[in-house]
Amino acid sequence: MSTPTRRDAVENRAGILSAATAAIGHDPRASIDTIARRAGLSRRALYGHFDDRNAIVREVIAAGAARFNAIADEIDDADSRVALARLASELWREAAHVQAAAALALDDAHLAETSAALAPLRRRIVAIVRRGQDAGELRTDLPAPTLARLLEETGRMVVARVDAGSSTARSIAVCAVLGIAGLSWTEARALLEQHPDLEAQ
Amino acid sequence: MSTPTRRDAVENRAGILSAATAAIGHDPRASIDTIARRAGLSRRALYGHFDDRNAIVREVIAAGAARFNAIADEIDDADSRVALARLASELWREAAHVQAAAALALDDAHLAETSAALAPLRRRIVAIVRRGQDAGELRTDLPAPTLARLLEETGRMVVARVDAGSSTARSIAVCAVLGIAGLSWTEARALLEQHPDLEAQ
DNA sequence: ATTAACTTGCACACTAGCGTGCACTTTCGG
DNA sequence: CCGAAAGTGCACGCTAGTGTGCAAGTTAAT
Repeated sequence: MSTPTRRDAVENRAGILSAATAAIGHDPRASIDTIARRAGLSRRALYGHFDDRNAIVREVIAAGAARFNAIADEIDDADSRVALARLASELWREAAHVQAAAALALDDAHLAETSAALAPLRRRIVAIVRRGQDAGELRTDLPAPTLARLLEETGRMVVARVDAGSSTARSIAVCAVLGIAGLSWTEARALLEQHPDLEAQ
Repeated sequence: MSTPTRRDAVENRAGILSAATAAIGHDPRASIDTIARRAGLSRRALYGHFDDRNAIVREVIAAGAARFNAIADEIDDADSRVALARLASELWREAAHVQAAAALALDDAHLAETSAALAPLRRRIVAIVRRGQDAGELRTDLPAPTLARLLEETGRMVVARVDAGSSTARSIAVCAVLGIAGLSWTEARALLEQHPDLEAQ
């Protein structure tokens, strides 16, 4: 299990993970064979890179979590509404990983693992919500953990169920999050106009 | 296959469908055995009532669709915001069927069938949205079909992912729908106060 | 009480997926 | 060019689930 020396092996390993991310995003129970074919390899070859189907899933989760948590760390807007909007917008850039994580989070078998890996992101959302409620920027009719959960599920829902190819998809995601957070649609639009970077590609 | 004469057979058939609705709501791929045990019968007995696992699923879908479409027919509020809120609130009463339908709608294998069965409900939502946008009651930054879809997915998300046992769950569902529809949280609260029946048990 | 309807338990064949062993071929790196 | 690393294809045993046949038991309706 020492560091692989051959270039093609390294590329193939990455290809498997990329294929797995895509396949799992489409169906959390995607078979080894499906993943292998998508990566242009035989089913048998995957067992040279990973012990197990679970090992692949674990790496997919870890890769996604690393990206998400990095994004969450970058957010530093003073206004919680802008922070939430930026979070949604930035996560959109990682759509493939978000879809995989979202699909896995709905799958009982890997629920524990995904929720552990996404804990930092969740903590961040709760913190933003708390701050926003205290500042009167977000709705206060729901307790912070409930609202945070609802926002997370909303993001998951939009990513999983709205055509990611659509040019307005990102804007829909941001608007949905802001709507759940308590803003009226005109307030949400005004916020987007003040921060054009949120809708930028 | 003539009309069954025995009382227990009729009861058992209903019990199977009820068990299937619950089991499928929890996991759309619930096995025949899981459903049978939940209904207090042996796996073998189910094949006396239904040809097939698909036959069970089809009946679950049909039963849910019948209830949903009946509810959609009853809604006649002039204000589209109230109509949407009432729709969410009424559907909550059929939580078990909604959960099953929501789970099946996420399952590729039965997607076509569920979407066909829910077509009347969907048409109704689109009609309400169109009317609401024309009247300036709902957001106009999204095309009616997109907003209708988003509202439907929001309802699905809340039913599937929020603890249905919670006493405030119904109110959360209604608020989420209104938030996506474009209302601010204070507007949504005001609407709920004017129509206390929307939150009633 | 009798009978037909219903249920049960078991065995069976079938499918899909997983993980492994092994012989063989391809291909990268020195 | 050579050798080791990587990939292929196939067979195998395993699990979990489906749908069927059949003999035997149980129970509702007349």
